[in-house]
Amino acid sequence: MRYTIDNNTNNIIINDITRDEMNLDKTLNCGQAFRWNKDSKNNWIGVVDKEIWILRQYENYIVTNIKSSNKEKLIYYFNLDMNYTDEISKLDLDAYAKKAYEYGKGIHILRQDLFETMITFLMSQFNSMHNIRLIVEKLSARYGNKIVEKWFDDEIVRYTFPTLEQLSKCSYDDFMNCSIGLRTNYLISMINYLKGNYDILNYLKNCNYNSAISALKKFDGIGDKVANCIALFSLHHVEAFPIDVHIKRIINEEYSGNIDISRYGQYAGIIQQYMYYYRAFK
DNA sequence: TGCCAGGCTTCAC
DNA sequence: GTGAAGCATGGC
Repeated sequence: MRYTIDNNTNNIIINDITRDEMNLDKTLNCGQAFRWNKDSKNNWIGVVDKEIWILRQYENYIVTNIKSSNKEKLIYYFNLDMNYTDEISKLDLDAYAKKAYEYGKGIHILRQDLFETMITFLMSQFNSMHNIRLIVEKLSARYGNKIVEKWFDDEIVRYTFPTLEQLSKCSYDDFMNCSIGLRTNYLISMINYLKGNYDILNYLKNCNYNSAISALKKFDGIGDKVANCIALFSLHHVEAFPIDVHIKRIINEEYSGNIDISRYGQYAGIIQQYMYYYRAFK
C-alpha cells in the first residue's frame, strides 16, 4: 500500500490495495458506522468530523476527495497502518472464526469520533440498523450544520453530527420526533451529564480498556454491549468483544453456549466483527 | 398483523 | 445473582 497525491486536485489516492486487505463495502456497511452511504456511482460518502469524505474503490486502488494534509487522519480513521492479514494469521482460530474471517476479511475497525459514537450506539439498543441510520440522519439534518462538497459533476450535501451544544437545545419532544423513542431519556441524561463533565471524553480516550468500560457503564442506558461497541469502534480497544443478539446466537449455536475469546487475544474485537458480519450479512 | 432489531433498567425472587 | 417484564419505532 502506498499513497499518492493527484496533482490537479491535491486528493489522496491509496494505491496497491486489494479488497482482501481493505474492503470499503464491508468496512462501511458492517454495522460499526451509521453515517456512510454508497451512491449509484459506487462512491462511499460519509461525514468525518466536520468534513464530507468520499471514497471509491477500484480493483487495486482507492480514490478519495481527502486532501493531502489529511493523510494522517485518513490512515488513523481507517486504521490503514495495520496489516490485518498478518495480524490475524498469528492467531490460532477455531473453525467458525476461520469461516467468519474468510467471509469478513477486508473489514477494518474504524476510529470514529467518541461523542458521536457514544450517542449513535446509545441509539442502537433494541433497534435495527435501518432505524439507527434514520435517527442519526434526522438528528444531523435538523440540528447539525449543512456542509457541501463538490465531487466531479455532483454537489454533495450532508450535515455534521450535532455538537453537545446543539443537542443541548433540544427538548424531549424534539428527540421523540427524531424516532428516538424509548432511548430519549437516556440521551437527555447523557447530554446533561456531559454539559458539566465534558472532560470525561478525554479521560475515556486516554484510559485503558477496563477503565473505559466501567466509566461508560455509569451512563444511564449504556450496558455491557454498548460500552464494548464504543470501546471498539471509537476508542479502538480492539480486544473489546460486544455481545449482541447475533453474537449470542453464534455462541449458543456454534460454541454450545460457551466461547473462549482469550484465544483471539488482543484482536478479539476484530474477530467479533468478522463473526457479526458473517452472521448478519451472509 | 406480528415479529424483529448491534439492550437496558427495574423489580421480584 | 438471576430472570422476566416493559420499553417506542419502522420495515418486512
